[in-house]
Amino acid sequence: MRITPYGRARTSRQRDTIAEAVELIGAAFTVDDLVCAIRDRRAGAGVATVYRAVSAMEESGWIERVGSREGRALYARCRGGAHHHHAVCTSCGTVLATDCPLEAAALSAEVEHGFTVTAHEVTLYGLCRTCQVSENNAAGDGD
Amino acid sequence: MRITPYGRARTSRQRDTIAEAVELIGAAFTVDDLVCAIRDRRAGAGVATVYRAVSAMEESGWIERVGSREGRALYARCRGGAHHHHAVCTSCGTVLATDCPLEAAALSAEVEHGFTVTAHEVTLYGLCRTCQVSENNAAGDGD
DNA sequence: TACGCAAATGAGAATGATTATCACTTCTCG
DNA sequence: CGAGAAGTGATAATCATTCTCATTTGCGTA
Repeated sequence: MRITPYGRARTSRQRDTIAEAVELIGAAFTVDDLVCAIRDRRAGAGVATVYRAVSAMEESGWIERVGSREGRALYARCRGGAHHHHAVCTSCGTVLATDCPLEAAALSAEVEHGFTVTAHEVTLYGLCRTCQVSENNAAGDGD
Repeated sequence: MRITPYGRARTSRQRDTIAEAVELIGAAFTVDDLVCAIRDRRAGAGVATVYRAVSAMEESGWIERVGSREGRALYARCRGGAHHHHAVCTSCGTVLATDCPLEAAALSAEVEHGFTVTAHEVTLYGLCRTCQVSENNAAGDGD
């Protein structure tokens, strides 16, 4: 089963444009990022449409929610497959996938507290290699 | 330095009531939970006041944000001290502290991707021992 | 190819949590 | 006491997200 941006839902000019914008951004994005990105393009889409498209893409597993940024939900292209989590660069938005480190923690919670873990959220924030280099170069520039 | 609910900020009848409500609930809570809890009490407090009190308590380190529930921010009494994370019972709201399992993951992200982790979020959701027992007893009751 | 209808669209209203405003009250401290 | 800083609260404002509903469109089918 091949995963398409919208699963087996209907496609449209707007949804194509939105999916392209996701690919184009290539990093973590908010709904607002998409709205801005497609403003330039000939085939625009209303805010409600973008929200609906994002929901559809999330439902189909093409993207996933990876956290939030300033009160806005943050999404990223889904790598599919195995259970994993995300490292989000707070400077450029790059998203890296990391293995799930919680099997041990979940086990520990179960053993120590009798707590059964049914879900968990993990997101790392920091700087990707590229942005670290930029910051080093910019060091001393002031602001 | 002894941690009080509001740090070195001024206290008041309302803030005392709010802090008491936090203790009374003894589990993860939302601002709305507090508003409801103090409605019964003689010393009420406006919504704005509760929000301000929660901010003050969070700033002083007496409580911490542990996630969100249905779009509302979720808080819990802070255990203070070492870096840790939370296991939130999705049934009763009980909050357990767990050790941070991310040192290995953060290290892995750094080694594999050159990613420097500056912050991270971890929350486990599931059922505490008590609620597991309740669910077992209720099994077969239908809904 | 034409038809029918479920699904998608979009402009704007509605929702709902959180924050800001501002006049007023109440501590704190000299 | 008196001043000023901090807290209060009713309400307006903000802001992301969802809903509404009339209209359009994709797509399977006759």
